Amino acid sequence: MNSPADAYNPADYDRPSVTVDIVIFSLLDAQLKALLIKRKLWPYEGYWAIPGGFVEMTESLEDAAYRELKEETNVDRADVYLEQLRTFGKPDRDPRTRVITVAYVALVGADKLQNPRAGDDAADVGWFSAYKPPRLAFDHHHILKHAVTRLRYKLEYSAVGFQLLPELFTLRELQQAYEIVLDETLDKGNFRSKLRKSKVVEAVKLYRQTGGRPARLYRFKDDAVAEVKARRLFP
Amino acid sequence: MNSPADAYNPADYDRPSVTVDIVIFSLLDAQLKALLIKRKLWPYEGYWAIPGGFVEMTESLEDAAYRELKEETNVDRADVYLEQLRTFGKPDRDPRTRVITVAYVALVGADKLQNPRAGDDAADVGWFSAYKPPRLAFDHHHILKHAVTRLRYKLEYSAVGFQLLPELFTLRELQQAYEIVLDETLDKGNFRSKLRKSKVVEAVKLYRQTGGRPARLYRFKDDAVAEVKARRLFP
DNA sequence: TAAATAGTGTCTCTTAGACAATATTAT
DNA sequence: ATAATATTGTCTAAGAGACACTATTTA
Repeated sequence: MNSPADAYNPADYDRPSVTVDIVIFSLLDAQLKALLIKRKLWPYEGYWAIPGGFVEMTESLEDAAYRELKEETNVDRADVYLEQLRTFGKPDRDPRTRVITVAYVALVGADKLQNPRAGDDAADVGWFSAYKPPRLAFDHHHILKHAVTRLRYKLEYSAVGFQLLPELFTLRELQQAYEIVLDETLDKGNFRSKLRKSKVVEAVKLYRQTGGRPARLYRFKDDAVAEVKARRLFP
Repeated sequence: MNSPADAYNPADYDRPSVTVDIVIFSLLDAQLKALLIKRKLWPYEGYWAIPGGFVEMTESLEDAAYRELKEETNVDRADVYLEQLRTFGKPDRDPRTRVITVAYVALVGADKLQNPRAGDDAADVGWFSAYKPPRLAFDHHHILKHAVTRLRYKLEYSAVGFQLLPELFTLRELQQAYEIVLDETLDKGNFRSKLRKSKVVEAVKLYRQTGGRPARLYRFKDDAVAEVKARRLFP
């Protein structure tokens, strides 16, 4: 009867707690990875979990998500794509008390991260394969699956995939990013011709050295965002 | 200083209240309508609002939505399509205290409603055009707009539109339902040929009398739901 | 018969997808 | 030259959309 559970009495509260959880995606080592943190306290002590925290009374849900994002990755709002995923609120998802969590998805370019390989040595925070994550706390496995599905969906229907790349990129790098997230190979010629028609990227006068012919660098056209929203990029 | 606002002290609470709001759509009088209720209390007294209520500590968000839906329309879970829309939580959206609301969209066939024209005479509950609603309380105008957008989107990409029709329907009625929601006219021939290919409906051996040649009645094929999910029906 | 509605077929133009050909660099 | 990568082009089959035609009922 001395379990840590005794410290929590659900009856003390007649209102649920509200948290935000942020599934933070990035492309690292040619893989789609999500940032996870290792829990130090009961419940699910020692389990990996999606980063998140309580919503403060005076901040919006979005602000709370950006705040947590900044705390975990030190990345600013301007350098990240953030969108609400959905809200999870089964009564027993947290053994302490009723916790309703508003889940968000964030896309961060690897170039924005200061320690892109922190997960390899740090014990309590790290990047893990989004497809084969470790055992996760609470219903976080479920949330992560939802997030991956949404990301794939978004990538097919909008130009949001650019958020996973640095500001300048080659078309090959862009195609590889799409292939990693969609988990399928794409035809080089068709990928490029569609991209040309969609007019969401523009070439800059720079090239990247490769093993063969240097590759032209491209930039995402900001003014094309709205236009592309309703159009399928890669059906 | 005797305003009703004095009855509420936000400082008393360190946790937000959580509600569910349900945007209930139906096709009535050849229009897309949403069920609204008239508020009797401050704030927004006398304004129309999207029905909703507090989430109880032991019920899931979905259960809360179904409960409210039943209370407002007396329609059972089995007779309705319900899906989470998104969560709205700006700190000042409710002047009483911090209220975070999880919004849902519900589609109800007109044949499932017991008083499909209640709005015409009842003073505190009624069906209103989803496109030109009256002035709404809180941020409900915003929520309703989101709901309409989602409905259109869903209709294009899935077979969910059938939920707005009775069990048996003619292809013309189905086309009209789509035209009402999408707010555009569709070609009869193309509509029907796509529908034939998609195999989401099946003919029954019944006909409906019309002004001319009787129209064959169709039924939605339940086993086609999952299959259609990822496929665009009317691109 | 005409009017009204149901139901099917045909044609064209666009585009997705498979595949091939050419271009430019390093070694 | 050869290898490696970048970049563009061609062909075909499928599909979207415009439009016309036939079918079956009532008045």
